[in-house]
Amino acid sequence: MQVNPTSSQPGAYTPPGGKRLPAAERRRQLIGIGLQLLTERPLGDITVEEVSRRAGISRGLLFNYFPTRRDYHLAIIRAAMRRMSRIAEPPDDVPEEQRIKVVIERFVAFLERRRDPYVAIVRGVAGGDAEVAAIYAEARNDLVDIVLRALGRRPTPALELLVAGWLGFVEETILTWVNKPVMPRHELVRLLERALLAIVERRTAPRDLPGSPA
Amino acid sequence: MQVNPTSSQPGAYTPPGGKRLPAAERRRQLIGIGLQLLTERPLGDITVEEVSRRAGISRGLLFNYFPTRRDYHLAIIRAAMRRMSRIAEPPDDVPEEQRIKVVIERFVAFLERRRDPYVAIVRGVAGGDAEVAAIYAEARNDLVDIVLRALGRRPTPALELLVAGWLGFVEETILTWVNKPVMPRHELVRLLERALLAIVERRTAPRDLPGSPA
DNA sequence: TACGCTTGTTGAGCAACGCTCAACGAATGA
DNA sequence: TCATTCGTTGAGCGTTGCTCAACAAGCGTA
Repeated sequence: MQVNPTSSQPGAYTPPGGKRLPAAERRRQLIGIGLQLLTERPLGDITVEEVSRRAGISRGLLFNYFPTRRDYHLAIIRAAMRRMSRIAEPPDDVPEEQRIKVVIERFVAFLERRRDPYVAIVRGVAGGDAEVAAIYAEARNDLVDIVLRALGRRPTPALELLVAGWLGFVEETILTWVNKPVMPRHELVRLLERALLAIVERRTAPRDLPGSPA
Repeated sequence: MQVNPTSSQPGAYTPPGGKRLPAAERRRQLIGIGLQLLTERPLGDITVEEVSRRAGISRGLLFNYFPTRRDYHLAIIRAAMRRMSRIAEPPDDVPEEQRIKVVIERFVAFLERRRDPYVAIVRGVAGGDAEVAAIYAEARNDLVDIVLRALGRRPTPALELLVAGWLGFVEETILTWVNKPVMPRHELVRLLERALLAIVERRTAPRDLPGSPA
């Protein structure tokens, strides 16, 4: 027999409103809490204790949904990356010649708003960890595809390499710029666009065939 | 010099009869072990237990040299970054017009050889960590200076932003290329050099962007 | 109401880790 | 020989990731 759960410890329990959730929902809740906490601190400082406290559950229950803390972190990263790709993708009704600019603008906006969690992921965990690196690589490939589609260029290995590199350029530039905005925003976007065009200039890559529909 | 072989090369197991070392030397030894371990795994997986075991000392002693584990990690990062800047800097006798190429070649070589530890540092330390970010920023500024000197350009805020961004481009490109070498090495170097010149071009006018808005 | 099955949930407890601290002992000088 | 310095030890504490046996809420069936 256990003691009355409502009066055992002061402040340890959150309202019992969230009792016994369906598995999928509990999972989503936990990932959501992780994403939110990620805006405040690096993944490494997100403890099982705090997450479970915020969710109003026991520490043990978290391990029912994620075998290890690492798995929980991976799930958070996946969610964050998926969110990023979704944001970067421009709507269908954007005219051909403006798509790339829209993609850049969205990416800048995303990094401006979610700078800390993004850095916490890309720079914070991505290294030395094979699985995280894989997740990051997948997200980057998505972005490369989005950019190439926006450019109306057919993907080739060399071109993909260049665009991936350009993404690194964009990331570094924006993060540096956020800390020290040496130029207005629209000019930064223009700079990034110019750099992309200069980098993927056709003379540096094999000519591709015309006629790829958008 | 010393009774102890003093691991002039990391990787050498210090004999269990580890003797009373001078403070500075012990410090260097511990950082050396950290650098060596960093080639095998991310910093987060380097435990005090293992480092002290390899050094042949007690766990407690490590905290005599580094107040916390984090401080120890920071010392490792600083050492690694210093090493990188030192490597990238070209010798004085390189002719003006080849300096930038040499810098790139050295950087490529460095990332090829030390890919894992580099990634483990730049991408792999506790993210969102202000001090780590500061160390990284400092190293990046060093590299920007080296590149600008090699280019013979005077530093301006905008130019520094561009070169910093180009470093991101280089990093991303090389790391992608290492995983999937879609072109020979010299071509990669050429590509990186071209990208740099295109990016810092004194007038980066968009050549023929259709309907590019101002 | 009673019974049983499924499954979300608990909480005590273990192991590993970072970290502290009082004390030890090798080197050194007087 | 004694005292001082300082590199070093090792027991031990608090926290944290993680396990596991048991509990209880929902639900069908009778």
